[in-house]
Amino acid sequence: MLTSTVENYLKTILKMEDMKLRASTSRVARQLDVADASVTDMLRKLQKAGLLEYRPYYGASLTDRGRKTALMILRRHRLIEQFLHQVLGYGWERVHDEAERLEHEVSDFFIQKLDDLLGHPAKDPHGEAIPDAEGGRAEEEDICLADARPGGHTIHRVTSREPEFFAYLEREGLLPSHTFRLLDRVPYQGPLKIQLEGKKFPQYIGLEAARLIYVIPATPGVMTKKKESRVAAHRSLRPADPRQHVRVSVTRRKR
Amino acid sequence: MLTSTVENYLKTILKMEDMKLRASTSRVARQLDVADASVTDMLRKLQKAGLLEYRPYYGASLTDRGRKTALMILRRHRLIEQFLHQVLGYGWERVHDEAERLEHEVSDFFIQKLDDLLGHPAKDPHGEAIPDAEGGRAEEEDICLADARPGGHTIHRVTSREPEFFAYLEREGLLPSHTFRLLDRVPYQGPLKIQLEGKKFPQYIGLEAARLIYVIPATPGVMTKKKESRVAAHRSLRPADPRQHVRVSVTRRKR
DNA sequence: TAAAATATTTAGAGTATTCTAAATATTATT
DNA sequence: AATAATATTTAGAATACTCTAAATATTTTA
Repeated sequence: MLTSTVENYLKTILKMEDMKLRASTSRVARQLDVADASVTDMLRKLQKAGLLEYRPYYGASLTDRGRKTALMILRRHRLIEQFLHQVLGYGWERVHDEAERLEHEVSDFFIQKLDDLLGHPAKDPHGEAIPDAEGGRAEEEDICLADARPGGHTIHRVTSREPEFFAYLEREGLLPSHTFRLLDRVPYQGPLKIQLEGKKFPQYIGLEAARLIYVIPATPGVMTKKKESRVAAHRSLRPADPRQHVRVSVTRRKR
Repeated sequence: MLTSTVENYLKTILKMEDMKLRASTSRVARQLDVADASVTDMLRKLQKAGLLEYRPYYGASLTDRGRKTALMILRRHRLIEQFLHQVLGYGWERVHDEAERLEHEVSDFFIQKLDDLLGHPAKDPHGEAIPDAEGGRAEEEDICLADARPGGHTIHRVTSREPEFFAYLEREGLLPSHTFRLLDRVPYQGPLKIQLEGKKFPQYIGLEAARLIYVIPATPGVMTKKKESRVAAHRSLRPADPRQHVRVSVTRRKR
């Protein structure tokens, strides 16, 4: 069994590989908020354990075993987030920190039961895909709002974990599954002008915020079945809208 | 925030105080499966932290603060056990080990939400009382089966945490809320002869097993309201009987 | 391409917890 | 009350992780 420290290193490196960033000593150190020297030690140790390849002065890359392990931690994390949101009624801004601790302690049996209870969800409350029990992931086909072209879009995924950012998104109505029209991009790194479905007036979002939001562009006219169902799957992902919350009833059978 | 190691020391000492046993170095060491020397160090440390009083060559006793802390851990433990049993469908023999890890990681917010979800349960799956949020506990009015007198009894609580013992109890039908008649006590530490309600033939239980089972004697004729409700509260505590399991539905509202 | 800036590693040490083995205190036995 | 048995503490060391400061390597800049 791995310590939670080790699990956090693996998760961090997986995230960097997903973002196509080199998992260098300093980047890992910054992310985990530890000293560079600590990372050097740990990477060497994890290489010895066969979880990653480590090249001095370069950084780490996960072995297949390391990646599989990291994906299982990610699965635990996101299933727990979904549970906290759907069953315990956590706001989406609170799920991350709690899951961050629990993911290292729950058993495989627990995760299996949770997965059953939740009906094998595909996404967590932020819209992130939950890896399956074999570590398989549906590849994300969304694009970053910062790179989006004018036209209709549906909010799909939010990559920040900052509660303040969630609060901002809620105030602005920028929640997963919400639909809007990108009207204009102010040049020279200026803000984006968008028109949210159901709102009277257009609004502006800064580029920094847009970088943390991923959207699925509406394909006008031709909408394949696959895309349609993908969007539909996210209908259920409106965090923090009480009407969208899940009803859980714990009832005893009569005897 | 306390480490899980510290929490386990406190929990152990609370259990000993509940059983009116001196929390001596060696007894704590045996319970936690660590060396005596480790306990000496830790007790000194916990005294410095104001969680207990430590007298060399004698042992430890909890301060009010230490007891309150230990009770909160016990509350977390038992609420989690109840959740695992009632919501995730764990058998009662599996709940202990999982709760043992999770109790150190969940937040107060989590426990509050869990308590709401479960409807503020009074007991865990073994029949043990769950302390309230202030650390208050209804004192147990059950007696040890090993000391019981002939007559009618209802099984109330099982203090073992051994999966094999649970399996034995299930085979014998000796589950919380089950009712039986103690017919006879074989002298010289011999077994107890009991007649379970609904069974054709009487059966025998060894004294060692009986020491781990607590019962509420049927008070023939005069049964106060209080006692009645206490027994009724345990009607819901038949672990491992599938018909007794809880139905949980996670359903989305229509939009 | 040499100097400056930056990134990484090495060396040595700290914390929390644990251990074993030896020393000491307490309790039980004669 | 002296001895034996048992319980407890002290001393010194191990593990997993962390740190800071110094040394070294790599990259950037001029």
